[in-house]
Amino acid sequence: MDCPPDKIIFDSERGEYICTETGEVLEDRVVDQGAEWRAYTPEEKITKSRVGAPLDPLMHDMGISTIIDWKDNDAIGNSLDENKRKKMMRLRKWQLRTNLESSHDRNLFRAINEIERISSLLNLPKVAKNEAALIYRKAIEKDLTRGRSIDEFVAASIYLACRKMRLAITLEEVARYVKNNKKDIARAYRLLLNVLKIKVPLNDSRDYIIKAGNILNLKTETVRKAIEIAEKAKKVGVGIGKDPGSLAAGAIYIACVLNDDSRTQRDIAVATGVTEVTLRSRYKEIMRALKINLTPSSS
DNA sequence: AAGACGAAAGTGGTTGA
DNA sequence: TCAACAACTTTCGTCTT
Repeated sequence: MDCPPDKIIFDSERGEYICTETGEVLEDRVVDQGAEWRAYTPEEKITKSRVGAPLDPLMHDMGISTIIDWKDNDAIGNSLDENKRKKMMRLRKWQLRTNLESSHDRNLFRAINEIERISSLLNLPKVAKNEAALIYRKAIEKDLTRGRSIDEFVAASIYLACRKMRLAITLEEVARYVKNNKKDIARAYRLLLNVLKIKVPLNDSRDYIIKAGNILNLKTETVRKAIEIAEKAKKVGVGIGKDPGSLAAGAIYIACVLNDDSRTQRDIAVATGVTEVTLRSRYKEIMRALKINLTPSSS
């Protein structure tokens, strides 16, 4: 029932939070929208309260901007005299220079639009989107983007953010929504890893099992069985250096047959992103390693 | 008729000289 | 930069249910 927080992953296909321990879907994760502080007296309320919107990494200037209006009126609506109007003109110009005319900021501005667009297409949770924006921001600070494609780094940032938070996502899924090819995105991704020194949890077949289990509408029991099989297989060395998705596919297939929760190889292959042939070779391999017999009743 | 099987050739990525 | 290599894919004919 209760899941340790580090075992919870987000399934981008369905927009649900899932526990990787049991495979169950956590439908009501309550998000507390209130203030994190409490005021016991009116004075405290004033001192603790902060003015303005919270910092938002998705805004190119973190959301702290106060924009100077183009209207030549003061706050009450009276028009300004000649001197003041000139002064405002200078201020506006200065603000534009500092905010948008810096190439970094313009770059970031475009990038964040892209991050927004792709994230919503992938159904990413807001935390992942923010993470991607932060990663991109760091990439700009390190000058990684100069002379390279923005989209490439946007895709790489999103992918990295997802990997960092253990969202089961593939590079293909991200690449689908940008014009750059996988190779270029992968290169940018590796660059990000190296330069930003971000450590990423290894791709775990368990995450793929959970994700595929949801796509296939498997019974919780079957998903648990598949995870168990995959873990055992890993312990005896099956699937080392192989695509974790393929191990997931094999484990799921075996679990399905054992639990009488039948799915075709084709369906499982599609859900895990491998082909039937790969699924077959992996599941044979697992059966050999674990000495599982799929048809104990017959023959 | 659908699904499972596996051989053979092809593809894209990694490694090591 | 290139060739060798492993993992995986595509394709397709055959077998099983």
